[in-house]
Amino acid sequence: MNALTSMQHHHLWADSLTYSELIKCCLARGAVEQARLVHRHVFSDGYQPKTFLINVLLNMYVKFDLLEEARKLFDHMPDKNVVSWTTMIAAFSNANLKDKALHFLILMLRDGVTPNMFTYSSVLRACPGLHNLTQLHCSIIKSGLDSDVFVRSALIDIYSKWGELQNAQLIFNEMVTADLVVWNSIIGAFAQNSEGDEALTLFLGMKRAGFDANHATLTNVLRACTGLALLESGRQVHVHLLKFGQDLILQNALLDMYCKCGSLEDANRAFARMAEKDVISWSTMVIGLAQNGFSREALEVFGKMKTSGIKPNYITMLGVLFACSHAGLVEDGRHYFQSMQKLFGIDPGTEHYGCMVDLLGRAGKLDEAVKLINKMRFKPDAVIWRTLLGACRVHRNTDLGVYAAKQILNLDPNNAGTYVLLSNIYANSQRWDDAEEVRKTMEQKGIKKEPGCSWIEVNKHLHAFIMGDDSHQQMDEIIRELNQYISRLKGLGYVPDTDFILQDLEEGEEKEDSLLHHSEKLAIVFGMMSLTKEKTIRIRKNLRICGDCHIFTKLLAKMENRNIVIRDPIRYHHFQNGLCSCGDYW
DNA sequence: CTAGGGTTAG
Repeated sequence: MNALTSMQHHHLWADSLTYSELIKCCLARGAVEQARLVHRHVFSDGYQPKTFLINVLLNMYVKFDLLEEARKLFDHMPDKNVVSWTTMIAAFSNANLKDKALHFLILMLRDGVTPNMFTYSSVLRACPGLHNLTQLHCSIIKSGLDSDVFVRSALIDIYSKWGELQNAQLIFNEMVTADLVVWNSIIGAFAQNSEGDEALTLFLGMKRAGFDANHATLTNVLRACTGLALLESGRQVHVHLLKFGQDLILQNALLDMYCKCGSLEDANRAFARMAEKDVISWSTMVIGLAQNGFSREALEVFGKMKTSGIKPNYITMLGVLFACSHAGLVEDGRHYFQSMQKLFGIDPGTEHYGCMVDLLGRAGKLDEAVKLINKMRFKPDAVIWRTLLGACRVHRNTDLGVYAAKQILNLDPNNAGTYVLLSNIYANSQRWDDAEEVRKTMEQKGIKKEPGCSWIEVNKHLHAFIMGDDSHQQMDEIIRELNQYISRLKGLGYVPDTDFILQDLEEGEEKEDSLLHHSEKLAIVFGMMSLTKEKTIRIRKNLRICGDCHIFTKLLAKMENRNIVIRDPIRYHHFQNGLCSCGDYW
């Protein structure tokens, strides 16, 4: 900057290149005011800046996050070229101003400027929906720019964000040569859309193609392990993490993997070792502890988070409320809910209300739960009603339950879970005819409950147990073992939950005795056969655990002196010594 | 002078 002043002193004009070098310096140093000074120099009289130089200035303001100033400068540009337009579009995309980004693309086309690969890779990120995406994709193909790796990875990414994995896959498959980022995009696409299997397969393909994983790759791989609850594979990835030191995002993904795989010891250890923790690290631990049934610890971590000066966000508070509702801490929950706006400036959203309905409902305060729903500033959605419905089932409030179920069916008429809960409610109050009616309606509408599935990882291989599918190689042996355990447990006082209509509907079974062979029971027995005694048996399942399996597992864990962890879609059950971390409250 | 990939919930 001294150079600039001295040149001015000698009545010399800097040329474009000098100016752009100066601007680079300002950017590197974060010197906003000096950058503005250069800007004024560029436009002082006698000097006609070329488009190229104004673009450099534009970019500078964008990098300094001064969109307004960039916009002003842009509006006054006499000759806008493709770079000028693209710089603005990229800025809008980054700021998540989707409308503006798209609007500028249209203005650019009207102005007769042809977009290039830079333009497309930027504007794709701002694509607000599938309809626009299809149009964009068509223009890209027409322009021939779809062969550019940047455009491709952007396409893969945005298709995946809209859940269009097939299209993402197609684009990936058409590629002759993919670079690391493109591999990361496609692996991420599957990992982020709960297709962990495919993500891991692609990861192997990437390694076979000769690419070395980087931090983004491993984050995606961890996420795939998280989704599949592959603790052993996740540990393997952990070993490779050392190369990347303290990458915060990667560390956060690691934390989450350990939490979601039900290994809080590992999660706590990793958390303690982190040099830097952000709101996501803390939230991950709060949520992880809460979901695993360690509500008190979750609230303790939340306390430490506040002390450490990290401000909780929307998601943190969901974890806090979840902890309260699953531990029956009604007063704490109320307190956090009421104070989140005042203390942290977070407006409670539908999901927070959902937690509160759950909290009150589980605690049997159904009237208060209804009052809260009526008081919401949102229209109650199906999730809220389903929460209430669940509480009605637990507390055997048939009338309110039926009311809630009707609300859900209005909003979401084909949800199998609702019919199941409704018929369970009727069954609970011995209204068999009504229960049967619900079943018939389901049949007529062709609504089927997904079959119960449980998965267990043994020697880094995933074994699946699916209701009504006995294709597992050792099935005969497993059933034999299971029956032995059942009869031994019966000798110790185990009585299978004979309320089989309830179970029957919950798991989509036909046979009365199939309750005894729910998929998690099979997976647990297989785990006991395959893993040494000191190893924890970890099961992941797609449906919530039923009452009978819960009792069975508690007793089995005690009788065989085993640690068993079952992860259902909502939370975790740690069985040890005849008890479960959920406190029989789920 | 301008562009693509990774973390908490749902």
